[in-house]
Amino acid sequence: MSGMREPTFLILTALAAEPRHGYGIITDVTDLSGGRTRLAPGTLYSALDRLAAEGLIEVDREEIFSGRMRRYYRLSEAGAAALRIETEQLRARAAAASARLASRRTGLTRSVLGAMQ
Amino acid sequence: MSGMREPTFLILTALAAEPRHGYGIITDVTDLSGGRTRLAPGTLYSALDRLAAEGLIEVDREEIFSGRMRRYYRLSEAGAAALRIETEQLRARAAAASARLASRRTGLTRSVLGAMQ
DNA sequence: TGGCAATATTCAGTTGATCTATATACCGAT
DNA sequence: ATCGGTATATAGATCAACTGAATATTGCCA
Repeated sequence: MSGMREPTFLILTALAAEPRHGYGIITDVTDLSGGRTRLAPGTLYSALDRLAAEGLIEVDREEIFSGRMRRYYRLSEAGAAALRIETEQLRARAAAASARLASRRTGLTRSVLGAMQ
Repeated sequence: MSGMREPTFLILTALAAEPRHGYGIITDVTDLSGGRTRLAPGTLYSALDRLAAEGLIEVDREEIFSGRMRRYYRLSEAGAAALRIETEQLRARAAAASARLASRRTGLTRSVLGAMQ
């Protein structure tokens, strides 16, 4: 029940605005993450199967483009809902961590200020 | 090399402000996550070993409290740095997903508006 | 002609989380 | 006095997801 992993999250994000095919997702994720995360093909295609089985994504259409098949996936309504929830949780987690890190700094500041009196 | 998982992130967050012992981390993580995530003991103690081995946390001290040992851990400087970086990435990911989800809504809005003309 | 980008598939290996069980000590309530 | 719950740590078996590498095909460009 606990949070999805980064690649999964990025795959859903890549599909959020419009349908894409596998390779398109790979390149989009690279962009999305500012080049930090690149999706290995093994990760992608097994994740696509899994997410489709869970109903978070659906096959949109299949095309033959210059002799190669392209299978487009789209985010389902359930997928969009899951992504929204997960996004909120990321935000909450980031906020919690920031607050704690800040109070850590405050701790330091206090002892410095204390020493200065 | 890719992002840490949620339990790991929450453990580091729990240690960010002040040292805590294992059980204290479990209860703090429950709070931190608004009760959504609860750390199983197996998850915690293996994560503590791993994080200590990676140098992200350190043993702070050991106490005997009413006959039971308590081992306190603290976040190392490296751990704080890792947590800051990871926090920034969570924020970035959340922002990217929000933007995509919004443009999805825009897409819908556009076609509705289009149909209305 | 040779190599690379685009594209999809599969599989073996690794990692980290989960669940379950075990153990001990104290405390409050029967 | 005893039973159950809370506090606390540890270990092992298992599972889910990610990783990396190998395989295959087509078209384009040097």
